[in-house]
Amino acid sequence: MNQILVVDDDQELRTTLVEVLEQEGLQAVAARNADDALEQLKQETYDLILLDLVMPGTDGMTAIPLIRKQAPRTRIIIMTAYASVQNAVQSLQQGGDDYIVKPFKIDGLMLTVRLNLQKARFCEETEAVDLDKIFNGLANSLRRQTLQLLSRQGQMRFMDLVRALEVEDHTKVNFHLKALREAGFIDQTADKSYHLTTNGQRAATCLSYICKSLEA
Amino acid sequence: MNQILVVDDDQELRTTLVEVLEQEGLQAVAARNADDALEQLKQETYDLILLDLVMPGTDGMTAIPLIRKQAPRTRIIIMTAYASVQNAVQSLQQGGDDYIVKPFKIDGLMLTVRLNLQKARFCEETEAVDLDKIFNGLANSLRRQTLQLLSRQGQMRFMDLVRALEVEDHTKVNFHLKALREAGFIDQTADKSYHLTTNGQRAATCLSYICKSLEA
DNA sequence: TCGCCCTGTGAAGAAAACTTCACAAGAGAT
DNA sequence: ATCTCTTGTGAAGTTTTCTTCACAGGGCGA
Repeated sequence: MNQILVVDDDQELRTTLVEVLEQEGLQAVAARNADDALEQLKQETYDLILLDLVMPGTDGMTAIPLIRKQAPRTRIIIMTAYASVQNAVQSLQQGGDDYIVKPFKIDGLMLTVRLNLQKARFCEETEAVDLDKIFNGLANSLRRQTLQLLSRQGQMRFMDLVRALEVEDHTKVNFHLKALREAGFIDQTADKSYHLTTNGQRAATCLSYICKSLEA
Repeated sequence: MNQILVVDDDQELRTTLVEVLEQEGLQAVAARNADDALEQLKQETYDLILLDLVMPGTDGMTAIPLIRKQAPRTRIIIMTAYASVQNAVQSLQQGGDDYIVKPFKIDGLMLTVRLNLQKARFCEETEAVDLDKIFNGLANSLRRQTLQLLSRQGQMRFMDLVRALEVEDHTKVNFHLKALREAGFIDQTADKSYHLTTNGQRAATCLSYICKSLEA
């Protein structure tokens, strides 16, 4: 069951959000400011946080790194008012995962929430993979790009991959694809298209997580 | 300089969008349908595409995978006239990066555009520089153990470290400590004790996060 | 059929990473 | 002063990883 924490100083919006989320079958809890939220994070782990940027006391922007430290795996969605490009950009740099512009429609909110929960899900599905394999897979820039491309595209044929990576010598790509296949990160379909395996998806997610944490 | 491609069958909106984007200091080019867009993608690489979902001829939804194939790194923002979740979800699944609901305000558009350009830029930078360092630091088992030890202990002297790692040859440890220091992960105090730097702490956090997600 | 692109293999060489060894300056104890 | 432990350096050698090259079968359009 997905636990969601709503952080907003507006009593009415807070209540509405919790109701809406619960109607959608999600468990939601509210906090009225950042400090309360941090307190609640100590008691309970959440899958996702809806965080207002503008609040009295500790504001959302300041809270992001603190939340990240306390709950590195929780996805943070920033709720920001129109017309503040800087704020939104900055909040993502601070470690936010996504944003939604206020005022928003329920549909738009749920879309964002569901997408982010989906992205977070990888944390739970697991089977032991040894670290050497993971890091060997991720140690090389070309392999990282490959994982990201495949993660994004779903599947790609060999030559498309070569061109996307902008590598002149296709055998070089072949070498790394072999390495990735041996690491169990990628596989081929009947028509020879490459795609990520479950472990590959996991590695790709690790990668994007690390990217994000460097952003902070 | 950021290159943007606007794809919309509405002549007026197309022109307006290009003007607005150029006023904001971005380079924008327009295409009046998906096939033209694909043609232009062959000539030039774009950082971002604003794509209308409903168009005569090849529609936006169909175009997404084709664009992705041609320009895998370009960010695709869907403009959808129907605020329907289905369309948006489906377009994201097809490989879109973000969406915006028509009619939209200039502010909202620019927010979305800027955020997506930011994300794209960030991906490139990180891929180029930081990640090689990070993974070089984490690629080796001895170095990982060192990071974990220092993370737990705060600081340790050289020989204590050697013994904790159960390595016979102290120069071997020395080699890896040097690598970690060059990666900017560790540093020494005046009394020669080793400790993590900020980046080192970050790397250690990444590491423990990954471990955790693999165990679960 | 011919030529061309796709997909791939294997070997050889180059580069990077890692280990081992030989040695040494300083600090402290005896 | 001598001994030992700590904390290194640098060179040489080994192993692993990466790149490059030469080649080859299959498919497909002209």
